[in-house]
Formats: sequence, C-alpha cells, structure tokens
Amino acid sequence: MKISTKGRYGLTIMIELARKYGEGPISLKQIARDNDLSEHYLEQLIAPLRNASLVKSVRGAYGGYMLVNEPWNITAGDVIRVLEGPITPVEGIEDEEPAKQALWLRIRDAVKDVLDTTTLEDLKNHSGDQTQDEFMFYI
Amino acid sequence: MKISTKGRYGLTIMIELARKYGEGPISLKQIARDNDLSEHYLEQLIAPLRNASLVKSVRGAYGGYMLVNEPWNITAGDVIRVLEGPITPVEGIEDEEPAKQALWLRIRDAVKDVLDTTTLEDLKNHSGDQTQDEFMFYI
DNA sequence: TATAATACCGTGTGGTAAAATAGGAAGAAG
DNA sequence: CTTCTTCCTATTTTACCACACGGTATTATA
Repeated sequence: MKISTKGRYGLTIMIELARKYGEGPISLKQIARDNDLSEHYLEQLIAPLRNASLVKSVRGAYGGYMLVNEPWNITAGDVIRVLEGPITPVEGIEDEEPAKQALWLRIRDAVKDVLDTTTLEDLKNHSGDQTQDEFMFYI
Repeated sequence: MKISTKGRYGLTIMIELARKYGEGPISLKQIARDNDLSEHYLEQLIAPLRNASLVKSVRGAYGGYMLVNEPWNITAGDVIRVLEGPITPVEGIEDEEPAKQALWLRIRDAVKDVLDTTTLEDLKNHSGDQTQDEFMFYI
C-alpha cells in the first residue's frame, strides 16, 4: 500500500515546474540538484510525463522542461496515474467477491478523491500552517 | 499503491472465520480449498495473525483456527496492519516537505477511515446489493 | 565553426520483496 | 499407531525498484 519513488519524485518534478511556471524551460539537472536526486533517474520518470503530455521539453543548451497546462489545472492524480498506473488498492478488483469488492472500491474512491482534488497550485507553496505534532505520523 | 495478496488472502481467511464464528475450529485446508488458494501459503499468513492474537489455534486432528474476538469487534484495518504493516502511502512521511506531507497524511487518513470502520461482520455476508456497472472498475 | 549544455534512448545491475513451494516436526483424535 | 492438522524453517521463482552507464541528437552561445 505504498506509492513508490516514481510517483513521489515525479510529483517533486511537477511541483518544481509549477513553482517556475512561466519562467521558460527548467533543466532536470537543476531539479535534481535542488532536491538531491539522481538526474539519470529523473530522466526516466519524466519520459512518461512527456508522453502523457503533462510536460513539454526544449532540447539543447539552456533547454529543459515546462508544464503544458497551468498548475491549477493539473492534479496530483494526473501525475500519480502516469507513473504508478491506475489508482486501485488491488489488481483485478472485478474478480473479487462482493464484500471485498465493495471495500476496495471505497478505498479507491477515498484515495481518488484526495488525489484528484489536489492541484499542483495547491502543492507548489504550502505554508505548512497546520501545527503537526510528532504523533500524527504514527498509527 | 497496492495491497498485496498477503493482506487480501489474510482478509479472506478472517472473513471465512467470521462466517463460521462459534462453530469451533476451522482448518486452513478447508479455507484454502473453498477459496482456491495454497494452503502452505495461507499458513505463513495466519502465523502473524496468531501472534497478534487475532486468531487462536487448535492443533491436531479436527483442529483449526478461530477468531479470538467477535466479528463486529475486528476491523479490516486490524488485519491489514498485521500483514502489510502501518497504513501509509509513503515511508518516512515526516521527512517530506510540508506540501507533500499534507497530501500523504490526507490519503493515509482517508484509507484509515475506510479500513477502521469496516468490521468482519460487515464483510462476512455482503449481499452485493449495489448494482455494479462495469465502468465502475475503471479510472 | 567549435564547444558546452541539455534532452533523448537503451541496456545493465544489485537489491529487495512478493508469492509461493518443499519438507518435515510436533501435537491431538480416532 | 495412523491420520489429521498445526507449526517451523528453508529454498525457489519472479518481478519490480532504484538507480548507473554510455552513448546520440539537438540547440545556444562564444
């Protein structure tokens, strides 16, 4: 029940591009440096994002990547779906018996609701205003 | 972003035991046969459930497993947590920057809410009353 | 024209986890 | 004492993750 680094780093890339929306192409090298990530690995993540037309590229020196749409018109769900596949807690949900099927559907819809209502604009500069106690992280 | 067969099969076991709650020990062989699963594999899944005191065992011929508590006092979350670990969409959530952290927390809480409010009693005989169209399974 | 910066592309690789499979030991009922 | 079942410890197979590597193509700038 985990989102891998594909989705997480992919979201990192997209948030960085959202922060610099309108400033021309941003290189992966810069994003990799600023977030302490492997540039080579980010290359592999941004390829599907480009294929899905979430970002466009400018090749050559001083090239880089840009968002195709406005940050408020791209959701976290758009990004996660491209890099992690369909949002669903189980494969072959339709083969499950009704009881479990209903459970998986409720989980899926709950996650979908969060991901599809959160835009890059929401994520791009979050003040962190909610006082987060340590215990919040435990279950 | 998937629940593995550990959690799924574990839930299957627990639902079967809930359905036969009060009828004495149920063998894994029977559960494996009824659900077309590997008995050997189920053995490995029920071990942690026993260690967590969710089920108790009776050894020997005509032995098997029983729920320790009533089906309405055991939630899907209890089972999933034992077999899949803590419910969280990412590891090291506290290291994330505030924007993403808040997103992961909202997803976690949404999933938690579903899992912790669904009991084995809810799952044990679900009529499948909701007319489920095919398209419901796609995203 | 030359050089540097960048995107683009395929492949390799070590590690880890999932999903079993195999083969028994030990306890209980008949 | 035979059969049934839990209990325990490997081993195997498969897939995916998270990169690393080495190159080619494209473009801006000096």
